[in-house]
Amino acid sequence: MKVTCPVAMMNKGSYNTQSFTNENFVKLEELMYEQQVQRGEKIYWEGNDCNHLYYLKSGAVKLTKSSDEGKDLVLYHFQAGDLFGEIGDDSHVLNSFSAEAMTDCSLGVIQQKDLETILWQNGDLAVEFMKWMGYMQRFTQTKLRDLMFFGKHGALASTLIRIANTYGIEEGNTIRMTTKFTNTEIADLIGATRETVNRMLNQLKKDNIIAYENGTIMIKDLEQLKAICHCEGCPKNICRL
Amino acid sequence: MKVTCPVAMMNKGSYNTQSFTNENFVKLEELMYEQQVQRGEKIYWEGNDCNHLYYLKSGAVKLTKSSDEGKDLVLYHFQAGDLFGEIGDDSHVLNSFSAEAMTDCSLGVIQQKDLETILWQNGDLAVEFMKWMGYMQRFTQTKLRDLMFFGKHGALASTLIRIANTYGIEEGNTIRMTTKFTNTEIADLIGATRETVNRMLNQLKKDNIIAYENGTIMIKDLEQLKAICHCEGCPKNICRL
DNA sequence: GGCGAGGTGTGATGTTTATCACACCTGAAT
DNA sequence: ATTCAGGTGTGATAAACATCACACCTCGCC
Repeated sequence: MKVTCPVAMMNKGSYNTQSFTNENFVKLEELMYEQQVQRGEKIYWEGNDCNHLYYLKSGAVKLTKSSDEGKDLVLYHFQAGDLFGEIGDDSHVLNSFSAEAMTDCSLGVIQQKDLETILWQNGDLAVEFMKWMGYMQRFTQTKLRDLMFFGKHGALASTLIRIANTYGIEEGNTIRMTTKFTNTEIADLIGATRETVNRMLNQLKKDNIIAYENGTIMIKDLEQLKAICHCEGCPKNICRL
Repeated sequence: MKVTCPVAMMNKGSYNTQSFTNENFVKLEELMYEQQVQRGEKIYWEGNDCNHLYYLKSGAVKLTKSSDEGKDLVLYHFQAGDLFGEIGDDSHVLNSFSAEAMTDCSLGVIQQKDLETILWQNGDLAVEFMKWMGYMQRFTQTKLRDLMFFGKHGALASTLIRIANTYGIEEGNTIRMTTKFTNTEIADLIGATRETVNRMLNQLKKDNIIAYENGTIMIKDLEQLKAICHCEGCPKNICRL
């Protein structure tokens, strides 16, 4: 007999799913079926019907929108423990973004119909689920603010802070990222070109606001970064990639 | 004895609340208490605790974010029949935008705690509410796309289409807006300056894509506008202000 | 150890958008 | 009828950002 260790016990540590109590999360988990995707594969495409929710057990996923001329805008990064997907009504609603695996991923897939059934049965879960959706909405809104308000410099500064909140570890006065980012990846996160990002990052280096250490970014002066994007001090669970 | 005519019967025609069946909407309505606000007043402020939902019975409301140096970004317009507000978890979550009355308004206010209770009791409503939130989320995402992807020209074109879908009536080949918009109002909707909007609108006039008739905009060539913003043909309930 | 793909760094140049400055127009209030 | 606030129109200029072009630098792989 196969013993399954509930994911809920393992890695439901992400801020993204903090809305859920363990008890209720297990109920969601019972609806999931397993799916594996390889690095670079799409989990769903913009323009497809949206009727699934995904729980990321391991790996990393980005939500992107591509314009017809090859430009990419990356809206979110998801990590192990995150829940993502779009919710439609019954009228054949289409995804507005694509989800792409950045690494090999292990997913739990929930069908919207099953989700509806369990929300219908379970008031506790419904309330928690609503809070999760509110969380996602606020997240999108703050991202929009960061991208629109203080130019590309502001967008970059806020993105560096978001990276730090998502992938950073504090070491005294500096924050070290645990993941490498190429200039192009950062550019896609802020809707700018690689060259612009490169020049801005080098300027930040000169100003001793950031530093590089074997390829990973370190933030030396968080306050300066916050000043550049007029940081409002959102809680860390919102201010992430 | 006072007879109250349920709002649900009167003006629950907005796309924004189409997720709800009349039966369930009436349940929401029972939670509402009435509030009147005057033109120019704030209904809630960014930075305040968010624990209310608002149903707009009459009037018009905009959701705005203001930067420290007086710039305003307007994210949504709400009309009679729309539901709006932010949902928080229990941890003292703050509004990221402000809601301001553009005209005198009559509101139905729902406390989040009451909402939670009724969602908890009523599975049907919970499922419909979830769909409404999914709708709002997609709406925000498409707005973000429109603002980021095709420059200010694209943002203006898409905003004109959104205005048309929200306030326009078809007259043969042209669409006439039923509301006037100043250049500044449009500028705030797309995160540009009044001057830029003015120049772009005049260019569109020269190109016979739009026209003015005693102060209101008329769209003469919708297809051209769609081309400018690479319109993806989102359904009208999403593509609105 | 050399090759090639993908990443970085940087100048020159062009486009887009904001800023400043000011003229004019319109309509409601005195 | 005059005034004044708020809106429009437009030139000149500057700042922000993209584009193009190319050099160079990795690092895994044959």
